[in-house]
Amino acid sequence: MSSIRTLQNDAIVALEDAGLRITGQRRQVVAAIERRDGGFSAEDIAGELEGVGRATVYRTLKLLLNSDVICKLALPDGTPMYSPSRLEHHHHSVCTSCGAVEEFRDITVERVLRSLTREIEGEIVGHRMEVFIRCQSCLDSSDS
Amino acid sequence: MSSIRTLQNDAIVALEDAGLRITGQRRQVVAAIERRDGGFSAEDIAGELEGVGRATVYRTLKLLLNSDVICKLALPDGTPMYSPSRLEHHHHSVCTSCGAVEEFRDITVERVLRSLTREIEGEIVGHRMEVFIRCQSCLDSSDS
DNA sequence: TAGTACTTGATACTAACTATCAATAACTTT
DNA sequence: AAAGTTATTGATAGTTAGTATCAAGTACTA
Repeated sequence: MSSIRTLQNDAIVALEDAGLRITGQRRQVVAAIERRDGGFSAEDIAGELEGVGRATVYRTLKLLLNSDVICKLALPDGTPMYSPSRLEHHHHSVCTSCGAVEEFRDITVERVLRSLTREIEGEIVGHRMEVFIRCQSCLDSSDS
Repeated sequence: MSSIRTLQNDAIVALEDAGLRITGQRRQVVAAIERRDGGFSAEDIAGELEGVGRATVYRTLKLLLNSDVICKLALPDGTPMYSPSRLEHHHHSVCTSCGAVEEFRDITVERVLRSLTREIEGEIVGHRMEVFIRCQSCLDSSDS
């Protein structure tokens, strides 16, 4: 029935598809992610959800990661960051000032990979691309 | 005089340029990196150099990183990896089986960034791209 | 209702660092 | 070359981001 694409729905479908149970804790983690709807750390979620064990938060994030409901990216210094996933095949821009994450899809990236197929010996099994930015609102607020 | 480009030379020039001292420990770290000449972890180096403190290894790696003598990348799961840097502006392919790192330069990547300039609102301040592969020798050795 | 399987949370542990700070080494000045 | 100043080091402790273990709890299943 309700085919509205929300993180909740995506997550439930993904968990069910994987033969996993929809537990109260897992719902809470997903709800917490949805509530912020932007980049977040595992500790953000664990800190917010007093009633859910840290281990469960990490486990749930890993499940959501495996089913592409969320994705994991890294700041320039390597600090990990999670973000809800909306686009099928995408990359991220991350504002290094405020941490805002945006998804973008660029067919040119796929073109790069195709061109690399010729340059690289071996089989390409995956890739990661992150673009670091200063987002418009951070630029605006730092103007004199 | 000796203008041969070695990691040693690059590292010394970089440290001097930054007004830092060329100490025995720093030499040892650079030599250890040069000895493996491929991807390595900080602990690899710290473990090998019994005479150099762990903290010093990490500090030296950070200095070399800041002056682009080495670069830091991440495996698909986020595990950090260091690699000597040869090309001016480059990206990496990492074999997920054996950890071999190769640098590649692809102007198409730069083209992607230029096209993103139009799509992304905000100012692009950096990027990261890693291509994960199964290298030829790993493919060969897994053939039946 | 019993049995099996999946989940959870507390705890302990690991990896990759970073911070602190007294001791040491290296330039600099004289 | 001795004294002073500054940079560097290493031991130790702490932090962040997890993973492993395992007994207890919860949920599907027969």
